[in-house]
Amino acid sequence: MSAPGRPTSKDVAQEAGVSQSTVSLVLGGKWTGRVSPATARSVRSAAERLGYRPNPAARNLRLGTTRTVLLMVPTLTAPFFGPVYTGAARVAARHGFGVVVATWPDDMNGPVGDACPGPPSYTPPDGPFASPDEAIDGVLASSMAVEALARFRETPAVMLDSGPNTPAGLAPHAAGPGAPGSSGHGPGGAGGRLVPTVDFGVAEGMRGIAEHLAGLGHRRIGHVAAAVDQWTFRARARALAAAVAAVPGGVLSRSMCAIDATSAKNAAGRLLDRADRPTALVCDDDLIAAGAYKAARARGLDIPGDLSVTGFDDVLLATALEPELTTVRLPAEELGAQGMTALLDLLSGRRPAPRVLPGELIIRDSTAPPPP
Amino acid sequence: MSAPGRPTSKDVAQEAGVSQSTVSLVLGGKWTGRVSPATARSVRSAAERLGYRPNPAARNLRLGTTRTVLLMVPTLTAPFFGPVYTGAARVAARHGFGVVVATWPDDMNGPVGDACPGPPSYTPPDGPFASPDEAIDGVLASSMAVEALARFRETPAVMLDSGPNTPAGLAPHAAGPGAPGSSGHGPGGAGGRLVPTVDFGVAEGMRGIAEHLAGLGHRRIGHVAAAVDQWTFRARARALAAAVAAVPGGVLSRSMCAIDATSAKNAAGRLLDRADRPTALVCDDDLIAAGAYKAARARGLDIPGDLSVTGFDDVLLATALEPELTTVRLPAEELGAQGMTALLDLLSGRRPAPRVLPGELIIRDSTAPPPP
DNA sequence: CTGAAAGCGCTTACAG
DNA sequence: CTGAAAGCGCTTACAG
Repeated sequence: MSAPGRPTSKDVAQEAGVSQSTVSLVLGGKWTGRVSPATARSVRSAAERLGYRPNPAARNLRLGTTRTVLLMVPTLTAPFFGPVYTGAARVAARHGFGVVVATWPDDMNGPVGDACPGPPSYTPPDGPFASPDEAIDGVLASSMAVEALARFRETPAVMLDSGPNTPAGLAPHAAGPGAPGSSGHGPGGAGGRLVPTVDFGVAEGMRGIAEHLAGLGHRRIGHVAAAVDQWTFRARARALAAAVAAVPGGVLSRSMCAIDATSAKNAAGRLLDRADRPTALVCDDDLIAAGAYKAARARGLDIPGDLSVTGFDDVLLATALEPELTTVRLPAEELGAQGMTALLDLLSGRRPAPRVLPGELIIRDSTAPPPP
Repeated sequence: MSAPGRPTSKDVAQEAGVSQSTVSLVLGGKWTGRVSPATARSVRSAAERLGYRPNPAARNLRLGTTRTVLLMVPTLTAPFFGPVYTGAARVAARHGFGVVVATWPDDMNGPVGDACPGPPSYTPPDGPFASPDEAIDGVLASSMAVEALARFRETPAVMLDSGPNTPAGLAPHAAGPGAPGSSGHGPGGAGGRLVPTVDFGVAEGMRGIAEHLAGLGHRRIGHVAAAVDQWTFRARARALAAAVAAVPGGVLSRSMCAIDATSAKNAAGRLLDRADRPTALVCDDDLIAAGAYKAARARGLDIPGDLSVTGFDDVLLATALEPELTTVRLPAEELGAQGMTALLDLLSGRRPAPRVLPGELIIRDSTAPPPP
């Protein structure tokens, strides 16, 4: 038996009869031409025998890097973010990076700067700086405003599904009305620095839905819109309005709701109770579409015979509904993957170009020509 | 201007005209009685002025702790795991811990021990040990077998939704049939060490459903079961079988499926096409119940008039369906919170008792007396 | 081809 | 009440 704790590179060196430097070189994979193959072999076997794993804290300190990226999402409860994480983690792992996820603004306001409240079962040995949030090399921020990056002034960041960034130094909302059109383009500024973006082609997707409906013969369109302050929903509303305006005789009505079935049912109901009832309901989200289904059924309206309904996102729910939902598939996992790729590029000094991932119109059974 | 990089405690010390030790004491909150209030104040203001944030890698190295916990889940795509994370992260944050999530067995087989494949956009400076997986103080493993902990021999761990652990040294599946009944009880062993558990009262939940159905008058029950090798599904099947057997005249048929609407629709269809068609379908999962709805509708069967259907979990989908689904609510966020609490206890040397969180029967509109 | 040494930024005895 | 020093476990010039 040697030391009690977990073995260090020093232990491996001793076991192999070499110096710590040699161990580091060999295990770090930069030994070719500098260490003899025989020595390398013996180092490896010593490491294996001891079950050696390098201490990441020590490496991080030495290297000034943590090989960890923070993924910020508004919530993990929405089915959309699981795949985003999965895509990001997949490419991160390929490059030896880990992904930490945090929800914002929720738990980012956690322990930083506060005394630890309540009766702690484990008392932190440190006071105001307990948050581990800072131990990261980069951040991926999904579906939020640039403000979210305020606390990461120095940290390389990529914005996902957050729209084209506003000009340097401007608050993003202030620039809202005048912002460049529909599709997410161009790196912009968060407090003056450039932040690469990866977005969905939300506008094209919404236009696809509008054209599909118009092609079927619909003219009176109702928009059941999510009352959520995110770029993607603003873009959806804008694109739908533009697309309906382009249809001769096209008329758009709108009703807002929260993203849950009950709220959506009520909002859709308001539209359906109008004298000039729409023949098609375009919903901002698949779950909202489920609410629209309920509103329709409550009024004895058949889908798609009396009323066409569309969703957005194509989550599992879309095919669980009956009839199955016509919707736009958003490649969420791809968003995470491309975002991570962009961030890794940024980390190695490149300037990733902004990317837009097209959505795909998925026509199922919830859309048909309007009743005569 | 002083040094270029981010300020260190040494910089703060210099700025405040004190030593590094004093800075550490003050900022670490352990100065009372050891540093004069005036000095403490000046240290704090110097830190603020410089925008000082301690380097977590250095602290981790010094302390031998990372204040980071790994949450392992089978997938982030299922709607169940978002809340688990949220609950765990909430209590972690209160104690200055962060939560990293990893899916297993998927991305845990990542870069460890492999050369980095493909054309890396960022070449890791280190070879075989690139994985950050080890930089953790503890692990929370949800919905998986004890084997998942094999690579964390020394790391404190808590198993969530994974059932009562098997006796020390035994593979968990080997012990399956003879394992102690239905509800998740008792710390067990993973390769000889004790692992605390937090589970749902799945058996009680399933029994609640069976009794609800029996009370309505149902005798022929069909089980649309998830073909997924997880404790929770084995427990659901076992509990339902026992509960139906306890009903005079109770008869149980079963059909297996994957957890998706199409597979579930087919499995439910097989049950509905039998000569002795069940009058109620008990589904292992809300999404499976959605598939059962489709099978029923395809056969012109009204829910709940001709057929009662129940789900399990109570995810968003349950109220998006029509009729709204009778199901069992599982407190997923609470599972994460309690699991993290147990892990924190473990980390501070306590032995958390095993916990079982009761499910709640939610009666909605998908269940009614069987047709005459 | 190999080793001795410095140093990343902290925290914590220890001495005064 | 305050400071000088050691050391956590790595990696990387630098010397041989």
